[in-house]
Amino acid sequence: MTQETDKRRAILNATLDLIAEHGFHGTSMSMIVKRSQVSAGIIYHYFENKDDLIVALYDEVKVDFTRAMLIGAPQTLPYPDRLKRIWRSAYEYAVSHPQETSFIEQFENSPYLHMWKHDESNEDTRTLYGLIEQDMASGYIQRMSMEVLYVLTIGVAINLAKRQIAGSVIVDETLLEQVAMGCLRAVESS
Amino acid sequence: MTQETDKRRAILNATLDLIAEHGFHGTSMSMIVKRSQVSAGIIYHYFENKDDLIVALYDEVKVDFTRAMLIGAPQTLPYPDRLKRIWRSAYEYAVSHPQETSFIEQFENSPYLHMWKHDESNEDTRTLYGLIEQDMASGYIQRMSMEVLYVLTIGVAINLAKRQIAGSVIVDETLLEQVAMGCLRAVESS
Amino acid sequence: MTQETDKRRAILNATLDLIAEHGFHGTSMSMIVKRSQVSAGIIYHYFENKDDLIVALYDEVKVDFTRAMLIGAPQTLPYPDRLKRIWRSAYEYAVSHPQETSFIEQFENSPYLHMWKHDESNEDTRTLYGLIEQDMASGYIQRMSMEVLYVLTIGVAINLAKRQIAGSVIVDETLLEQVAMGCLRAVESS
Amino acid sequence: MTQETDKRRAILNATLDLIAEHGFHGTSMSMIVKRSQVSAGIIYHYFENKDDLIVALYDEVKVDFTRAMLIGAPQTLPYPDRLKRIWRSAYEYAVSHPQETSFIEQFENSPYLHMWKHDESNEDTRTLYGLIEQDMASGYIQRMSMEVLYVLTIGVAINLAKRQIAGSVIVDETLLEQVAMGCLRAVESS
DNA sequence: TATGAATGAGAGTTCATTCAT
DNA sequence: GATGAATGAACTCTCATTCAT
Repeated sequence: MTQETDKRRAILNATLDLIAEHGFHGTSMSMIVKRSQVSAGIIYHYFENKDDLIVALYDEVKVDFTRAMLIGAPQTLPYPDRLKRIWRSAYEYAVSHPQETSFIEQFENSPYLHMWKHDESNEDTRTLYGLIEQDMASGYIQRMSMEVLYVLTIGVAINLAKRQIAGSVIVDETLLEQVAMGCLRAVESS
Repeated sequence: MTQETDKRRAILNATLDLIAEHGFHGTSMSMIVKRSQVSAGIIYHYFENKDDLIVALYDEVKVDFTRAMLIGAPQTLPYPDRLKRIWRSAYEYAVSHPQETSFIEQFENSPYLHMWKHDESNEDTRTLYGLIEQDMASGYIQRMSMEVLYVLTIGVAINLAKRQIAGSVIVDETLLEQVAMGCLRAVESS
Repeated sequence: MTQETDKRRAILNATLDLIAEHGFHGTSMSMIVKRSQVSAGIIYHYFENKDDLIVALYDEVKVDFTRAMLIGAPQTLPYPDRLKRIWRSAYEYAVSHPQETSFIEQFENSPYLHMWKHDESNEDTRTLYGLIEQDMASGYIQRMSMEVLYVLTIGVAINLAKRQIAGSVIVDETLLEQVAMGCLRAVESS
Repeated sequence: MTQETDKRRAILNATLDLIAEHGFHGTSMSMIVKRSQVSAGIIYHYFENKDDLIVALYDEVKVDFTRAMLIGAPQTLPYPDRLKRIWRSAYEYAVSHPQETSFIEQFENSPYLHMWKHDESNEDTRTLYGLIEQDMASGYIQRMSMEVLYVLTIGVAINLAKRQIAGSVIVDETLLEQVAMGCLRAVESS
């Protein structure tokens, strides 16, 4: 288990800020050094190299995001409130963590993605999958792979949040309800 | 109007290939020079600098993509075949143009996006918008902004195509039909 | 004899302007092309290369400057009015031709100077030298080489003009008279 | 206060040599790297960029030159020996430091000059000014601004030295005395 | 004469990374 | 653990010059 120190934390935070703002190709190690107030050398104590740092950051952010989708105890709710709560939590996280959202999207659309190994053992992920599978088994949701379902629901929530952050769409409660319901209808058994 | 020359074309093609493969921060001007078989200097005859080259490429690819969504004469079809055809065309384009798709996604999730000025005057865009607005006016599609509708339909198609290209999802005709129908249901008036 | 054409003139003028403003190392051929409104290729029709262009320009400016020192017919004046008039003409030229002055000074303090071959045959130069030598022979001016005398008189005039142009010295008629008289005393037989 | 290290020193020395020999526009960073035996990157640790390096070098050389004019304790001498000693020191410095002289002259006739901020706090400068002002107050030297006086005396010394270095004038003790006396007469009250 | 697209070496500068302290 | 001076390859971009038209 990677141990958490102040410096390691400062490095990761600085990297997140900078990549969200300037993108991968606009974020240099020296910028990270300046922003995180650590020495150039110490980064290589905590991370093998720049790629390793970025992948480690993604690992962390992904875990955060998955945890966020379980906020509000969807386990305790019946369908369709359960899926709706997960959807809203994903949206809320994305909107309230614009840097994490920007970083995730950049990462997943870049060649860095190939360097990343999915951590199957994450408990939150397994919980989340379990909930969905339950609702599929119960016939509420159409049978489809988890990834396709993700595209039709969470993918839409994140995409909407990105545009809200960018200011190209203004999202109020009515619109949010409208889109969430649209996503539900998209995956529900008819 | 930017005039088209062989060299300009070669530069844009090489840039597209390389960014699709190595990302922005892994694509250097010297790589573009090597791939496109032009001299280093000539790039700066056609483009102001690297950023300008990338934005010009995006401009072009966007136009292409918009045109692709009008393939199959959706104007001639009634609802819902019309929207479905557009959706399928977007998906087909994305799947059959993996480099363009990768580039678009990288661009739109990077700080480059802010350098880009939307070309309002594109005729295909206006045609496309017109068709959708018609179906909204007729009551087939729920009232919502064009961008939200895009997220719920085309955004999903592209996201699906990305995963098909990456190999993380296998898309057959049945699945395609299922997802397309899901998207339609998401935006249809109930 | 180099023949004078509009384009040749435009090139020389542009070069003078640009070097006066940006110095040698800040003046590129492409800047000269832009400023003079000629094509890149034509410069190499009139001049062998950049060095040749610069030396040709110096040649020209030097001739101009020498001619300027004969303005006001010093030949017709007795000593000391004669030397004084030459001195004032040199000063006036320098002040009213700041670009030429800047260019001359840059050229003469740069390695370009070694590429330059003094044109002995210039008639104005010979006239000027003749006048000075006459006043030396008459015992008005101390015996010294033409170059040393230049340093003590014209050199001072130009140096003063440079500072007047730069704004670090404000020169009025009184000061001008004072300095001119100083220079005369410096070279006069006591 | 800028701290002095071996590498910083080596860079400045190499730059001085090269600019004296090849001029600004003939001196590249890679030449400086080669001559100073440092790595390319380290220059940018000590100096912001090429311009900053050149201005820093000028700062240094100017201080040196000013100090040199105080050699031989002119403070202890009466007029006119005092001014004469300063004049000779300026000349001696220029002749024995041809690279510094060449660099100063190039710098002061180039656009770099505008990037330079005069350091008013230099003690030697103030000492020197004090001596001159004293002799003006005593009525030995005509009232004029320091800059005009500089042109009529030190400016001439440097100009003479430049020509001596270039070989276009041969300076012996007699000539030196003659020119120095000329400069004194130029500024003395009559 | 005249053009300006094309060249490719070389410019100034930044980069990720190392290592003596 | 921690520093930051040092490296030198690689970066983006400009340069003087050429040549087919």
